[in-house]
Amino acid sequence: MADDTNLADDQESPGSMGPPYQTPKGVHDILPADHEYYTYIKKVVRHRLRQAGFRRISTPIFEFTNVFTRSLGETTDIVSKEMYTFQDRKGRSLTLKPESTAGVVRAYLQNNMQALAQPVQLYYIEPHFRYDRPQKGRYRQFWQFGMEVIGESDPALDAQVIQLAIRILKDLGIADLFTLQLNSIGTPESRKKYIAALQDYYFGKERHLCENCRARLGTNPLRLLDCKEEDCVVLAKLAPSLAQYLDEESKEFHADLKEFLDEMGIKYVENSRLVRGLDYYSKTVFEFWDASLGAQNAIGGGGRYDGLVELMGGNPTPAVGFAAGIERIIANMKRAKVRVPHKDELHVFVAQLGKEAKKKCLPLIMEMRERGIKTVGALGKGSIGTQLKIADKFGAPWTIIMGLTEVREGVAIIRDMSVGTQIKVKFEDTLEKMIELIGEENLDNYSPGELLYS
RNA sequence: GUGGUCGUAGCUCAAUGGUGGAGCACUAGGUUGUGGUCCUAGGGGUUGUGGGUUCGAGCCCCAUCGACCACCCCA
Repeated sequence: MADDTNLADDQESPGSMGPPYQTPKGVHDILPADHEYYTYIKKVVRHRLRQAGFRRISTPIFEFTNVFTRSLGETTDIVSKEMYTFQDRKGRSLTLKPESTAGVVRAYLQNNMQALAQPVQLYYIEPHFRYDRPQKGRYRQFWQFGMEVIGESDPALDAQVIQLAIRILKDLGIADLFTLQLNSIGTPESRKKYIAALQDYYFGKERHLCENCRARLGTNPLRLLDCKEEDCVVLAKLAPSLAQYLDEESKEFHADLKEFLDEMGIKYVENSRLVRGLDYYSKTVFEFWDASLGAQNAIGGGGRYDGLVELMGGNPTPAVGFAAGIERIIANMKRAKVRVPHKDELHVFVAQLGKEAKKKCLPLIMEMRERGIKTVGALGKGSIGTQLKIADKFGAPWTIIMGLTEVREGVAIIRDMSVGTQIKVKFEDTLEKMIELIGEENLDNYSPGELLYS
C-alpha cells in the first residue's frame, strides 16, 4: 500500500487489510434516511424538556481523563475497559466522553452554576464514545439524550424526571415496548456496608460459584444476585438483601417517590436487583427494559447522584438524571413500525431543454424556493425524455417543462407526474399557479424567528 | 475483553473442490418534444484482504479487516 499518509505506519489503519477507506470498527455514517429519525427525536426531546423548564447544554467531546475516572469510579467497566483515552501533544491524558453526566457536573462547577436558582435543569443531545465490541444497537460512537436536575433533593424531582422520560418515549411511539424497573440503592455508606456484608456472606463459598461470579465477587458483587447458574441462584436466594441495609432516609425517600409515581399513574416494576454500572448513583435508580427481551436491551436509565457534585470538588449538592440511547430508540421505532414525518420530499422538478430554457428557469427556481416550494432542476442536458426520467427519479409530484417553443411563446408546461396530464400557463403566472397546485399549507416556509437588535 | 456465525454484482441471494449465475437496480434502443408499465439488448466481479494446501479453491486451512450473535456490561 502507498505511503501517502502519515497514518500508513499506524497498526490500526486499514491499509491493505480491507477496502482502501472505510469507517473504523463500530462507527458508521448517519445517512439521510436515518437522519429523519434523529431529527424527529431531537425535536421531541427539545420540545418536552423545554416545556419542563430545561435548557440545553453541550459539553466537549473530550475531557481530561480524570473527569471520568473520578466520577464514574476507577473499577467500573466503562473506566476500566471501555474508554477512548489518548494523549495530546503535551502528554496530557484526554478521553472521549463515554457518558455526559460527569461532564455536565464538571460544567456546573466550572461555570459556577451553584449561583443560579436551584435546581438547575439541563438537557443534552450528544455523541458519546465507548471502546466496546460492537453489536446491533451497540456502537463505538452513539448518541444519547439526557437530562440532569442539579441542586435539590426531592423525590418529586425523581418522579418528574421519570415522567418526562416516559412522555418522550410515548411521543416516539415506543413506550409500550418497555417496562420501568425501579430500585433504591441507598446512600453510598449503606451500599458500602451492604457490599461488605455480601462479600462476607460469599466468603468461603467461592468454590460453589460459577467462574464468572468468582471473578465478579471482588469487582461487582451486586451482580452475583443476578446470575443464572443453578448453584449461584441457590446462594443468591439466601444472601442478605439490599433493602435490609437501606438507611431510614433512603427508605422514606423511596416510599415517597413510589407514592408520587402512583399519583401520576406511572407503572413500575420493583426490582431489588437493579444496580447501575456507575459508582456515582445513590438512592433512586431506574432503567427502561425491553418488555420481552429484558435487561440486555435497556433503552435508557438514570437515577439520583447526590454525592457526585461534592466528589468533584463542589459543595454537597443533590442531583438526579436520565439518559437514553438514540440508536436503540431508532431500532425500536423501526421494530414497532413507527414512521417519522419528514419534509424532504420535493415539490417540483424543473425540466429544461437547452441553454435558452435553462436561463429562463434559473430565476424561476430561485423564486419558487424563496416562497417555500422545494425545487430541483435546470440540470443536465438531453431530451425531454431523459429530463422526465430524472424528474421521476427525484420523485417530484410536479414537473415544469421549458423547451425552446415555450421560451418563444412565453409559457410554461406544468405536468402532474402521478397521472401524466399537463397544463400550459403564462410563464409569469407559473409561480402563483404552482403555489395554488401545491397548496399554501404545504409550502416549506422555515422561520427561525425574528432577530432582535439591542 | 471471551466464545461463536457470516462476508459472492449497487441490493437480495444461488453456485458437490472442476468454465461464478439469477431477480431487482443501472445503461442503451423500441419512442429524435413526454417519465413511471411493457419488449429487446448491454455493462458490470481480482468471490472483503493476505497467505497456505491442491493438478485445480468462492468452497478446505491460517492470519487479518468488517458485520452480526451469545457472554461481560451497558445506551
